[in-house]
Amino acid sequence: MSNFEAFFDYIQKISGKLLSEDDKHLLTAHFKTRKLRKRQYFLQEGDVCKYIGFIVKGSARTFTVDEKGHEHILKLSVENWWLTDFESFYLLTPSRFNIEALEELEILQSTNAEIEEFLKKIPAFSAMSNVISQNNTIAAQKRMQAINYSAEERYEELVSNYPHFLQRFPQNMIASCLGLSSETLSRIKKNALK
Amino acid sequence: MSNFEAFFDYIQKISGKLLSEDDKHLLTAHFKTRKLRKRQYFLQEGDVCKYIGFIVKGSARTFTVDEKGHEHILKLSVENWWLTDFESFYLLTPSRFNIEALEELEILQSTNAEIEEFLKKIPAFSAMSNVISQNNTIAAQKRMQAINYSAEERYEELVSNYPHFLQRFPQNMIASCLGLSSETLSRIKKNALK
DNA sequence: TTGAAGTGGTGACTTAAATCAAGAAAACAC
DNA sequence: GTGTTTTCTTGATTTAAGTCACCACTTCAA
Repeated sequence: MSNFEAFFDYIQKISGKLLSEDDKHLLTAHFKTRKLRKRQYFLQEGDVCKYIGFIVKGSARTFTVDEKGHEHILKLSVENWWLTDFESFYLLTPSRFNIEALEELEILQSTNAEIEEFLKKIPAFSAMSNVISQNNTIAAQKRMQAINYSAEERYEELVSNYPHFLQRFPQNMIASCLGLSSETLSRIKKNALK
Repeated sequence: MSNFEAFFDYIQKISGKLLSEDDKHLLTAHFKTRKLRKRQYFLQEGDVCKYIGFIVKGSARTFTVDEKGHEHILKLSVENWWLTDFESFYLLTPSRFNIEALEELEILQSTNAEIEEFLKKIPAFSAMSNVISQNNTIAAQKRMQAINYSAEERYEELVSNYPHFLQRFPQNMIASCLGLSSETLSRIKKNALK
């Protein structure tokens, strides 16, 4: 149950609204705990992403594989983040992404239809969804700006926004996530020490 | 009034819901028509973006100016798009962007507080907002993928998504929007002709 | 109608970052 | 504890794209 406590706290904090006991029961009834071992896939390219997961414990990476067989990480996800391919999840189209557990992963998962229900029935859930959408829109704007950033600037931004990622994830994944080769990132870190 | 007809059509089409006569009156009462001449600013860097505009006619660019004085276009906007700096508009913080009319521009504009009211009172408006949020989230995901795209790939993507932009906007703006120098874009187009 | 500003094209050169290759160091498995 | 992946670093080379310089063509304003 402590899984759900953290989840409820998250919803209330983000939305600025309280969950009633009924709300909590509804959520508890529909969100299923799921555990994935390290390296296990939450989603494989070509499948429809039927679930959205709230990360209780652990981390995951979302990545694509290009024609040359190179992997590109789009996103690293940790506790209290939502895990899904939104495009596939919303539109029910086959996903172009893979989502893989990087550590022992524990999530609370639910389906699109259930989420629709929560949005209708739970004011705090719907308010949370709106806040997340707002943040997403703002983040999307910021990312447009980042087109012209140099490798150093992209790295500095990550350091200031997600400093704990540096300890948690190997450098080659950080590099991939920033769209850099791991050699370049290694050199950037060396220069930054001066 | 025909301005509003197009606006109502847009809301109904995107949301999949109909607007009642009351809904329409509420919108008509609060959205103000505003015209900007070519080169006029809708928003200047440092100001809070108090308004959101729905473009009825014309186009605009959202851009920043870096330390070296170079302009970077983040977005080109045309008819039936929303015009605002979402970060500044939602959070009431000073904007880092400029928004300038590229052609004679006609918009329907409203404030944050009014939008909140529409979201509460007009189901079609709220449904529209949700659909736009969904699309935004999907677009944000796609943009993450684009980190590793080459100049050619970025250009090809624009050609397939927004072919009419090529006629409508000068090449140097398209280039800036793609994060390329105009020389590079010129060379890409030359190669593409083969 | 004639500058002036804006736009687009091309060549020469520079630069940032990728790629290739090889070792060192750390983490993990048995 | 020893071997085996995995991760990180460093150097040499290549490549994509930026920068600089210049010219041609159009549009537009006075």
